Amino acid sequence: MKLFNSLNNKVEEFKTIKENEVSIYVCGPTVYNYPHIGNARPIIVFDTLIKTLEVIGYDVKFVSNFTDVDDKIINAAIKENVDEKTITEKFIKAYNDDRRSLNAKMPDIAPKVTETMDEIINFIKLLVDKGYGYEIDGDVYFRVSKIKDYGMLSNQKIEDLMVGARIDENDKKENPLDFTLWKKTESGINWDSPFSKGRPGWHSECVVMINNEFDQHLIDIHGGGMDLKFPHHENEIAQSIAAYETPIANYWLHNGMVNIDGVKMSKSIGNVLLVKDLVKEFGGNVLRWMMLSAQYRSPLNISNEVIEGAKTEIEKIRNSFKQADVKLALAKEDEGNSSEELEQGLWNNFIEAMQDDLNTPNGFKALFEANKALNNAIRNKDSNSKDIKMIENTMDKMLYVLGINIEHVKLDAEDIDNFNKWNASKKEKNFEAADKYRKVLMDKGLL
RNA sequence: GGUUCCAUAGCCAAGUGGUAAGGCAAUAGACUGCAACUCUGUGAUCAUCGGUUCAAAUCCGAUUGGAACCUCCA
Repeated sequence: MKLFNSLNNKVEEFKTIKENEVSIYVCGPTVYNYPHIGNARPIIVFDTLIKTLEVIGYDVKFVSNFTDVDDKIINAAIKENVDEKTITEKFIKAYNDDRRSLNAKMPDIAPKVTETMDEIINFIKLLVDKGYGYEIDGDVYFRVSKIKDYGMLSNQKIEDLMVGARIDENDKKENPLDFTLWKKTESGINWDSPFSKGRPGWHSECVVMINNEFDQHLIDIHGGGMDLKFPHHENEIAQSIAAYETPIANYWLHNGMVNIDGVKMSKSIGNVLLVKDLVKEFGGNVLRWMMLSAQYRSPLNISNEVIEGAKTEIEKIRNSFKQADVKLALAKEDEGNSSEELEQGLWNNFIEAMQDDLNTPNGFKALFEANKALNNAIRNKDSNSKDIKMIENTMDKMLYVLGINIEHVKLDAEDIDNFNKWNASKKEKNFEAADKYRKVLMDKGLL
């Protein structure tokens, strides 16, 4: 397996810390709104990565958090005159629903900030004790200048960052780059801490959760959107170096952003597309197919044309499956022998593409290749049902990894009877009867 | 101002030194009782300019155009 590592901007051979085991953490959402399709991309990309790793023999432990403490959540709660939990529970459920509708697996563990508060406070205390955190009037900040390699992930120099840094007049921080570890406040949900009544900054939670859930300070893969690279991931690394002298993960993976008709999705433009709406209109398969049709690191543009293309392509495979299933149901039991060579060839093309930094476009190419082989086997009089079965099974495996769910059709005795009658009527050139049977079969979705 | 990235046929998109994968759309044909499905054929010299090389879409430089991040964000 090869993966592009954002730590050094290179494609590297993937080596796990523990043999055959992969520890992976993906930054989850702040739950204050329905997930938009930008949120869907990491869900789909990392789910596909996890399934690829599993298929090639790794035992994967996958953790993804919910940020359920945040100003946006507090504001939403005030606006709707409810408590924060009402907001977060609603949108955690919405997120999980979306995850399911995108055929993505649930994480093994999905920790929440509210349930990790003791550990977060202890962690901030540790940073203060070590001299990396400092308290001013109840607020706690991280001393960025103490980290020699600050900027290692985003490849930025402290001096350059200083130029772009926004300097707040009222800032009490030693350095404008220092970020908040603990914010003193009594408005909204808050906790007691040795520093003050308040709540934690955003950047600490992921570090703490990784340490908690994996019980180790260095994991294999940390993933998230490209936009999290700076400052969020950079700050995670800074804290982990301060506390444990590790960059948290050996491989940092970032997915590209999603655009709509060439422009960034934003509330002000009013082009935010929600996952649930698109799933309702086109289905999870289409959304997923579309997202995987480009390499995960590229920006992805969504347009009607792209959606239509994805629909057609999925339909093409569904049709082939239908015909293959019908042919199998009508055929005599398991005649002939399937070509193991063909099976291996098809599968290898696919899995090699996937192992090449998740080259899903080439994965689709292999899927189309298999589909063509299937169609030929269906049409070819010399082919046998074992061949058809074998190719179908191989394609099922590919579709599992890609997370595309194409159901097989099952024929009951009546269906088989109708097919036989249809074929017989055609033979007798009784087209009126043939059309009648054909209609029945089409109405049942078998044709 | 700094950092990172991108520019391949109408559209989506692989390919990172040896004469351009795949898909969608289009078009011509085959199959079919008709239809659907399916199969076969047909298209690009890779933004522009210059350089390195026996050889470049692929490396280097410049130009043009675009994106992301540096501020909440997947």
